[in-house]
Amino acid sequence: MSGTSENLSIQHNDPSFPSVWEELQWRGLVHVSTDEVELQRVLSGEPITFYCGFDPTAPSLHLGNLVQLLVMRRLQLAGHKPLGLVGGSTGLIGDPRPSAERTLNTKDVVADWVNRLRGQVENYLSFEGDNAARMVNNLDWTASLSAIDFLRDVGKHYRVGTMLKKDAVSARLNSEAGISYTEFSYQILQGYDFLELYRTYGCTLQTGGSDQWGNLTSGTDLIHRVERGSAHAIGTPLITNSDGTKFGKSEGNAIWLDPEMTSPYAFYQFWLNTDDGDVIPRLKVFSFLSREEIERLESVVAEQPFKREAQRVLADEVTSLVHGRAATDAAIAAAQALFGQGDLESLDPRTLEAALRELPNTTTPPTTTLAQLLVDTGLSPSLSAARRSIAEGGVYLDNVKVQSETQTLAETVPDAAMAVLRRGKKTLAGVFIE
RNA sequence: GGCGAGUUACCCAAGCGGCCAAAGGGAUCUGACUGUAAAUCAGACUGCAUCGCAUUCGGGGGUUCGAAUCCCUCACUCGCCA
Repeated sequence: MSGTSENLSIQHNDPSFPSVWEELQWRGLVHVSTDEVELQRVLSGEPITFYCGFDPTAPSLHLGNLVQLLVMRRLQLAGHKPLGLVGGSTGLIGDPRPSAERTLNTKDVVADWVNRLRGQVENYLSFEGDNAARMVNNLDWTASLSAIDFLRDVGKHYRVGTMLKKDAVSARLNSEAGISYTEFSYQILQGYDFLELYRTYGCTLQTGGSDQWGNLTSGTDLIHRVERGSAHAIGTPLITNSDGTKFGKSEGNAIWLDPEMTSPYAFYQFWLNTDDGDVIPRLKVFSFLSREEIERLESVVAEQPFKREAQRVLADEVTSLVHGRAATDAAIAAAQALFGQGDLESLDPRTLEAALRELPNTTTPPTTTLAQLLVDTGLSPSLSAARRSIAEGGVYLDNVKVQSETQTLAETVPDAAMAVLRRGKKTLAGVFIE
């Protein structure tokens, strides 16, 4: 499992900010919100109960969810009481994506994913003390709700005109994809969650991504209408890369928090490769470093970008936050061994083997061709792609350029027990020869 | 329910009987340059393979020597009318 719990005790907000609200602002974590003045007042006062939901759309949370988890943790560190919600029911419906209708997953799959997500969320919050976090599942209060009750008690408070104006809905109505009644109804379900938590726990704040804004206000409006109560919402910005590409992807794959889906080594590398222009905003969002420390790193990026100090700190901070100190040290050691200045032969075999274990790796007989090896290690998606890469001169075995797609391991490294396979400058895999 | 438009490779989008494995852009990958950056330039980008072969343009069926392109049908989407 993750080693996150070891981090909880050392995390703290930056005391130089008058309140957590100012700190969230400075870190760029507030994109939209309900009444700012009121929110600032509420967050500076007595502890409030707040919630953030996670829908089971995959077996693991990803970096976008990590933003939410860290917002929750910062609010908790300021004394407020978190409710971690997993979407056992909303996950069965699916919120409208801008592009196209979701494919519904089976109830078994959703239930399994809900359990996995709950375990992950629990790693980032403290369940001890006066403001201990609590976990809830919206299936608990929707499973028994009949369609008739739902329409009478909840649906009656919603105007279709308002629902149609929500960005998520109107975007879909204006697209070729259209929208199903199922996804159209999603905002009502999420609004009802907030109402339920307001009634049961006195929850008065929901946080979430700004793409969820329509769903967040669905809840605050409902609470106001039904209970004549005051509730708030904070929408975090969508994290974007300065070059316009999508944040949180590596080679087209999402970066997951589950170490089985994205290895700590790959996770560390992802952060290490952050653009200069993005690294400071990332530190603000994803690390607990103080403003003073981040501003120091900012000047280092400006004056000595080649040192990549901010990237190293960022990679270290986030990897240890998610995977723990030991896994982070192993990832760093592997990177040093493989990207270090010394040649591979100077590494002692134990260090090399440990490094290769951190990479995608395979065990194979010496007669395997190098093209096949690219496929077996996952470095290339097909034999054709592997051949192409070799023809392009982009494949190396133990740092020696591979000349022919048909050469075998035995022909290339006759006496080796293991080898480093590389595609391009920094995509690596380990090969163990049996 | 009626009429019209549409469904092309990861995304957007051309093609409208052979020269189409399918223009162009984006994303992605490789190389040069670098700091395991960015920007820029060059190349690649369905699969298997020695010219070549196989499968692809929503699904199915047909016409034709030959179809992404024509016809029929089914599904889905959008728009207008009811």
